[in-house]
Amino acid sequence: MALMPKPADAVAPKPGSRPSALSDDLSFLLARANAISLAAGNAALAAHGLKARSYSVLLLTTDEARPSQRELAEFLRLDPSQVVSLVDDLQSRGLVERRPDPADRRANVVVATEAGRAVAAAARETARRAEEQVHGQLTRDERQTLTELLRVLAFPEA
Amino acid sequence: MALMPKPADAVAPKPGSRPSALSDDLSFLLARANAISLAAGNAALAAHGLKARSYSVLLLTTDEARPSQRELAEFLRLDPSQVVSLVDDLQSRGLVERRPDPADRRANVVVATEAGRAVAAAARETARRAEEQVHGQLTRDERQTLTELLRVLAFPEA
DNA sequence: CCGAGATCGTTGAGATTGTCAATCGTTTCC
DNA sequence: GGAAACGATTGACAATCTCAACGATCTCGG
Repeated sequence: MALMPKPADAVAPKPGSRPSALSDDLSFLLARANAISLAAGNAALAAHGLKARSYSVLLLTTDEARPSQRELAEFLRLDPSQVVSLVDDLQSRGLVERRPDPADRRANVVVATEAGRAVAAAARETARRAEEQVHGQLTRDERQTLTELLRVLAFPEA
Repeated sequence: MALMPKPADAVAPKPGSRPSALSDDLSFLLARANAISLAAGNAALAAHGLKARSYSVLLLTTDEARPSQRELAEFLRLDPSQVVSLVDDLQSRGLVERRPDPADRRANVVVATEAGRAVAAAARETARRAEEQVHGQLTRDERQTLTELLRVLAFPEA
């Protein structure tokens, strides 16, 4: 039925071990690994009143680069309207400020306050520990390799 | 402020190149790569009236393993109630059947119909081509390495 | 200079998805 | 035999995604 069901058929499918249909599919593994990582991250960051999303925004606003909301949206692959909500929330908690971009009066530059920077630093530590838990099965070298390979997928050049 | 801002500070941060705060964070790269992959997959599968989710379910029901809904939920990391919706949808289109599990009358075994198997095969080809697009920057070896590393994260043993 | 078209942030609506509690029939296990 | 656990389902609610529209600004050709 399927034109080329599986080139490597000689490996013996090991019937009944695991639903093999997807378990070598890169997209699926990406989705499942991300789901696990995201759940762990959200659980850990809840201690700081953050989720993965708001943490990402907060962390980016501590960056030198002074991102605009549009840049945040693009980098995080979010709709601009979602960035509005995220920044609204962080701003209402005094962690972040909207500053008019002197070079473009349409744009807002989002920058972390002193309090925001403190929360970001603490959350960063928490996140680091949570990741250690999730990625602990990998050696340092493997993690490095994985990071580089994922960067290619996450930021395609061409 | 941050206790250990960055061990590797000698690499020169390249100011202004890219919002560097997250771009070496494994969880973030995972999320972004997945978002891209998912978007491409959904777009491609739309030609078959499927999304990544329903495609995954359909494909698993073509497997020898005859998964129950509970097993589908666990494998795909979904709430059991979401599996109900997904199977409802596929069943209403005649692609999938619910069969009582002879070994456990509480459970349903979900199995693809002949039509479902045909759609799955076609969709699989489409998905393969879409992935080629997304992962095309990687060599075959790199893809293999990435798959193995992701499998460790996606299916933690301990 | 000016005006058409594009861009940035914002609002709001509607669809999709995620999360959770409650229930029914069944199974497990003491 | 009966209590507790489990699989599927339903329903309600929150969170997220996706789009269209709009005002204020910028860009750029004429």
